[in-house]
Amino acid sequence: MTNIRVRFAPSPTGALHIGGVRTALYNYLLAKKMGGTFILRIEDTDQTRYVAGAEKYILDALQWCNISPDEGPGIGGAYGPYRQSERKDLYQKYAEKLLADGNAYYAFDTPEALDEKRAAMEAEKQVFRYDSSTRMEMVNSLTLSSEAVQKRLDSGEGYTIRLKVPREEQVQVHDLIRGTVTFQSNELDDKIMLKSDGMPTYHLANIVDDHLMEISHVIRGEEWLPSTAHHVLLYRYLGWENEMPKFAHLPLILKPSGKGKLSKRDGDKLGMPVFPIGWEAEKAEDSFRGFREYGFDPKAVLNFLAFLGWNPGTEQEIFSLEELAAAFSIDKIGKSGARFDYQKAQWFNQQYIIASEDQTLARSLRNDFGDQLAGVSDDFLASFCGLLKERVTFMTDFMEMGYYFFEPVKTYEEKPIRKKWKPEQRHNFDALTAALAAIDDFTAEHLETVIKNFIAAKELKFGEVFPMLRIALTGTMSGPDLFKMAALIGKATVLERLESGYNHFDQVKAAANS
RNA sequence: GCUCCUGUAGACGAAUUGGUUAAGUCACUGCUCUUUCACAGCAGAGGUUGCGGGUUCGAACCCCGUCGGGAGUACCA
Repeated sequence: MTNIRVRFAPSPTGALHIGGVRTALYNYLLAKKMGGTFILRIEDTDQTRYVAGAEKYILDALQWCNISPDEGPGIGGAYGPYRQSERKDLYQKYAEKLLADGNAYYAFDTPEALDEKRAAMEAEKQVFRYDSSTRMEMVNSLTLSSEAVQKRLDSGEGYTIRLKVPREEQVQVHDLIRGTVTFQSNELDDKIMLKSDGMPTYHLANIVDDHLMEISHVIRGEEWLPSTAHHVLLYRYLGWENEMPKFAHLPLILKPSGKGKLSKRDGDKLGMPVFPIGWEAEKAEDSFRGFREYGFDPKAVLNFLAFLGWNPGTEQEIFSLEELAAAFSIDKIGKSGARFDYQKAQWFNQQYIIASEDQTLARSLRNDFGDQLAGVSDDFLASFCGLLKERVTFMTDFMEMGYYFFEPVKTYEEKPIRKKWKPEQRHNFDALTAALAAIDDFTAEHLETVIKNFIAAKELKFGEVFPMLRIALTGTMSGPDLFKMAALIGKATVLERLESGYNHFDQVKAAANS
């Protein structure tokens, strides 16, 4: 195979959707696997939809995911510029070639006239399409005399250039995922190549750039499959059919319900991220959080995304980026749309946290919660992470679930207190506290022997002692190993919390009985 | 409406390309780990492979029909 060059070509019309990230990932993986080049191209041909900051967002998002492009705007490369708006003049030339060869024509119909036409047809339950069957009824260089056309052109009147799609032809698209797809040319409309503002449409710009940038594989979303027939025609008319890139149209990522493709609204509605990183809009209600802000590890997100529509055919599920690149192949990509399974995403993240080194997690926490952790030592933080990492889904869970490692207990779960606390046993608990106070070397092992010996000596049951200790120390019934936790918190804090905890328990019981 | 894509447990999906009893994972249930939660391990439940025909000794896989889901149908990408 020759040089592999793939591109991710988003439009800077807003934040990059998670489906776009997957497209970028698959492109990246193919490039890395084959020792090829991954290119970012910004398709900003629609100035009306341009959103400031979107391009930066795309770069930031790819960087967060660690799938940065080899060539692109702000990165460089031998095939630039990589913003289509900066390549505007280029497209003009190819549009003129289409015109000269009779494969395109000038069209003077205004958007308003077209809208009217469409509305009129719709009223009769028909659909208007600007194609080989209707173009002779429209205002264009096919129906106007050449003098009239020249006059309109000279007058500065707006015009578009449309592709003249042939009649009665079959157009075949070879797709690496779906095989050969055949379209009848009569079903294809005369797509606009050059808009009245002089900018190309996606179709023209895309083909020209893919060719000029020597793209070998076009990996993009399934929504492009229907227009690929036009693209094949364009390659043919521009004389590039023999060097046409290979196509692979990815299945869509569907809503959790399976009805329709995943959208921004699903994220708002279901309380889950559908974008890689957050977006700061002018209006607060237009801002949103991404996977990053939800506490996801980008490696877990990538792993999750990779499996949405692809699988290696083995039973391995946890893959590093390098392993993904090594295992990746286009023919293992599925054909049907994959639903966005947020629970699975969470599972992946949990697996990544569990597999992380305690020190790594500690560093990450200090990075995100430095203020709250000001007086906490690295060793303490690492031990804390080791204790909690198996019970956590997100990085943010550490602080929520384990806040009591750093500050006093805020709230106590009342149910177990009401059920299990016996004020008449208080003297035993106080005696246990005294026994703990006598421990010099306050390790988990010593704590365990002292407490267990105490329980045995007093002929108590584990079930009536442990839960009370746990609640007094942490306020909650769920948490890490009691002894390790207590050892980490330290003797002074433990003694203090037992005392205030028991006092609180007595109050709860007194209130319940009154 | 028209064009194209697609259909295997609730979800992701495997099945050496027509060959035993249709993998595995997430989610769910139970057990174990003799303090909780979680992790882990074990076990369980969940399927006429959308449906109906056909070809064949044999069909998830091939053929015909049918139904469902999705995408496209812009001077948006």
